[in-house]
Amino acid sequence: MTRSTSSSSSTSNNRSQLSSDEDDIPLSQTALIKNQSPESSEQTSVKNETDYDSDDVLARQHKKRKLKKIKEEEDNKNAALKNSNKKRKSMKKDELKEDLKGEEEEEEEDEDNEYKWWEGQNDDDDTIKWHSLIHNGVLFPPDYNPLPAHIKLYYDGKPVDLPLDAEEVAGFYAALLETDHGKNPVFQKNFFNDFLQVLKETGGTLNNVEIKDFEKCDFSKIHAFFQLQKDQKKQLSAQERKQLRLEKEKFEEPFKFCELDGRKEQVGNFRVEPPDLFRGRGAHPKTGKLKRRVHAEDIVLNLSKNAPIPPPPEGHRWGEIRHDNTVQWLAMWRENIFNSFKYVRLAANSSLKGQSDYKKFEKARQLKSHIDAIRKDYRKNLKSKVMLERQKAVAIYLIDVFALRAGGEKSEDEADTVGCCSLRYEHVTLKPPNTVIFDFLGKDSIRFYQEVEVDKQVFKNLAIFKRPPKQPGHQLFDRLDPSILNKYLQNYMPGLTAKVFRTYNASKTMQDQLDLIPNKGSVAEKLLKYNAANRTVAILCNHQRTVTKGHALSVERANMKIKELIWQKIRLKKAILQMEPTIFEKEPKYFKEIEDLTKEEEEEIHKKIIEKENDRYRKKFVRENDKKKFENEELLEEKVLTEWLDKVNDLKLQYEKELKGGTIELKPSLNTVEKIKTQIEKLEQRIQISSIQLKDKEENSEVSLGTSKVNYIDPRLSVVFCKKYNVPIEKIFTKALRDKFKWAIESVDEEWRF
DNA sequence: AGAGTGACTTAGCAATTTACCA
DNA sequence: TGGTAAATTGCTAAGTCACTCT
Repeated sequence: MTRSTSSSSSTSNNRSQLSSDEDDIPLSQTALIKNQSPESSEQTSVKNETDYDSDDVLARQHKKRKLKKIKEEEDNKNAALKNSNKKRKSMKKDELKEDLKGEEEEEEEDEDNEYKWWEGQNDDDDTIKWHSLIHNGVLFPPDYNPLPAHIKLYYDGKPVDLPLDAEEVAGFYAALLETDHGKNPVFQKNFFNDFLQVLKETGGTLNNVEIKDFEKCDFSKIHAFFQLQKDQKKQLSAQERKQLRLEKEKFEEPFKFCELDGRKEQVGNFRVEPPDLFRGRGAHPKTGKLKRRVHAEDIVLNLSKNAPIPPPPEGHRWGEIRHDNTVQWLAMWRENIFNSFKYVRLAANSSLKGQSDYKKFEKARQLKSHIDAIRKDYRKNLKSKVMLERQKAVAIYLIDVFALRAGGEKSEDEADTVGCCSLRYEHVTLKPPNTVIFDFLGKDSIRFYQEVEVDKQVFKNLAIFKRPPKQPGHQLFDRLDPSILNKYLQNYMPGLTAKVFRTYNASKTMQDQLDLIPNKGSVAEKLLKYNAANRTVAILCNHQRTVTKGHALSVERANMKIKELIWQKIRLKKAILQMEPTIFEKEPKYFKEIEDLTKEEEEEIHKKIIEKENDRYRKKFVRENDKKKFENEELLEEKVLTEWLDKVNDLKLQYEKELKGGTIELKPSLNTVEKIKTQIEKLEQRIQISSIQLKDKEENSEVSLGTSKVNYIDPRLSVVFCKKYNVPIEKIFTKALRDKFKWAIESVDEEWRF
C-alpha cells in the first residue's frame, strides 16, 4: 500500500467528524477527488488502522490510549450523523434552512461526544502540537474586478487608461480618499511610489499620459463609483442579502474546518489577505505601501505527511508542502511590507488554542506563590550598588505596578512606540517629591498618560537614570532589554516573563473587584457592577478605544431624553395639584421638585418636543408617499400634512398655556390622583434606568472592555461570578466567547478562585 | 551577547449583524 | 417596520518571546 492511499483511507475512518458538507464527501477526499459524486467517493473508503504522522514511536503509543477512547465515541456518533445527512439529502433547499437551524440547537445536546481536553490529565509537553492534520488549504481573494470603461483616473484633467494591475492599485487609494489614511501625506507618498512602480512594471499608461505628480491625480470619479456600489449594496432587500450570504457560506464551507488528530476543528483565518494599501497605525513610516497579492506559489501548506494535498488554484502550484507537527499553523506566506510571515491558524474555540489559553492562565496563577518574593526582592534591589540590578528592579516595579509591557527594540521603519525597557528620557517627567508623569505611545500608538505617585526609591532611581549626560532620545534603561529581564524572571519561576505580570495583575484585580460586589439586586444591577470591575482592569491595562463620531451627539440626546422624562414627571405632579390643591400640605416633599424646573428649562423642553413632533410628521408624510408612489397609489395631499402639523401646533399652544400656569390637560385615562401617581412611579424608574445607562456610556466611551475580557481576565472568574450571582453567562460572554471559553464554563465550580 | 528569524498572543478599528425605539 | 445605535465579529497590525546562528 502506498503512503497516499493509506492516508486517504485512514482519514475516512474519522470522517463522521467532518460531514459538514451537504453531501457525504469526507474532507480528506474533497481535496483529492473533485467533482466526484458522493456515492462513488463513499465506496472508495476502506477501513484502516490509525495512521499517525509522528515518527516518534513513544509519543505515538503514549497518545494511542487516549485516542482510542475518542475513536470509539466517534464511531457511535458516526451512525447518527449518517442518518441526519441522508435526511438532508432528500430535502428541498428551503426546508434545509429550517433544518440547519434546528441542528445548531442539537449540537449543544450532542456534547457528550465532544473532545473535552480539560477533563483528561494534561500532559506538560506541548512541543508536539498534533499527530494528524488534514485541511483544504486556503481561500484566495477574488481576482481583480476591473472598473467600468467610463470610470477613470484623471491626470491634470485628462482621462487616463491604466493597465489593470495599476488600476487596481489606484482603486485601493480611491477607496480611502476621504479617510484619515487618504489624507495622510506619508500614506500618499508611499502609495504613489508603489503605484508608479506598478505602472512601470505594467508598461505605463495605455494612452500615453505620463503620471508624475500626485497632486495632479484625480481619484474622485473612482471614489464616487465605489460609493455608488456601496449604496446599491445597501439597497438590497433582506432576501437578496440572505441569498448572497448563503452562497458565500457555501463557498467557504470547505475551508472552515480541518481535521486535527481525527477531530473536526474550526480554522480561524482561512482567507488569504487580499492585496491593499498597508494601513499602519500611528505615525508609521511604511503606511500606504502596496501590500501585494499573494499567490499559491507564495504559500507554504502544513499538514500530515500522508494527508491529501488540496488542489492549488488552476494553473498554479503551492510554494511548499511541509509536515511540521511542532507548530500550530496550517498555512503561511511572507508578506512584502516587512518580509515577515502571516499564518493561517486554528480558531479561538479549537482545542489547541484552548489549551494554550488554559496554560497561560495557570502560569499567571502560579505567579501568586512567587509574587511576594519578587516584590520583596525588587524593593531591596532598588538600592543595589549594581546599576543593572537597580534598572531591573525599577523595570519590574513598573511592569508590576503600572502594567507596562516589556518594550522590545523597534526598527527605524516602524512607528515609534515604546514599552518599559524602551522608555526614553522624554517619556518620564519627574515632579518632586515622588510624582512621575508617564507620557508615551505604546502598542498600536495608543497613548499612555498617567500622573502617579511612586515609591520614593523608584523616584530617586528614575532621577539617576535621567542624569546627564542623558538627554531626550536616550534610553532610560540603558542596560536592559526584555530578554535580560525575562532571563532574570525565570529564576523565580519557569516560564515567567514580563507579560505574565499583565495577565496576573489583570486577573487578580478582577478577582478583588468581584469580591466586593454584594450578592443582591437585579441581574441588570449585577451586570453593571461586573462591567465596573471589568473597567477597572481595562484601565489598568490601558485598553482604549477612540470615541465614535456620534458619541457626543448620542450623549446629548440621552441627556435630553432624561430631561424630558423629568419634565413629564413634574408636569404630572403639577396636574395632581391642579386636581386637588390641598394634597400639597400632606406631602410637601413629594412636590418640592416642581420648583427645580425653571421656566426657561421648561420652555426649552417644549421647543424640543414640538420640533421633534414636526419632524416626525414630515418624515412620516414623505415615507408614506414614497410607499404609495412605489405601489402606484394616489399620493397624500399636502393638506394632510398641514392637518398633522396643525395638531402639533395645538400642542404647542397648550404648552404655552401651561407655561403661563394654565390647566394641564392629560389623557382622559389619567383621571384620578392614584392613576397619575402610578404613572409617576413608572417615569421615575425610567429616569433611574436611563441615568445609569448614560453614566455607564460616558465612563465607557474611551475604555475598551473587550480586550481584557478576551485576553487577560481568567474566564473562570466570570463563570464563577455567574454561578454565584445567578447571572446568565450569555449576559457576559457572547457566543464566540462562550465557545472560546468552553473549557472554563464546564470545568469550574463556585468555590474556584484565581 | 547580539542579530535575525519564526511563531505565537494581543490589539483597535471596520464591517456586519442584531436590538431597539418610535 | 424601518431607521438608527449598540453589540458582535472579522480583520490584520503590532506586540512578546523563544530559538538559532555566529
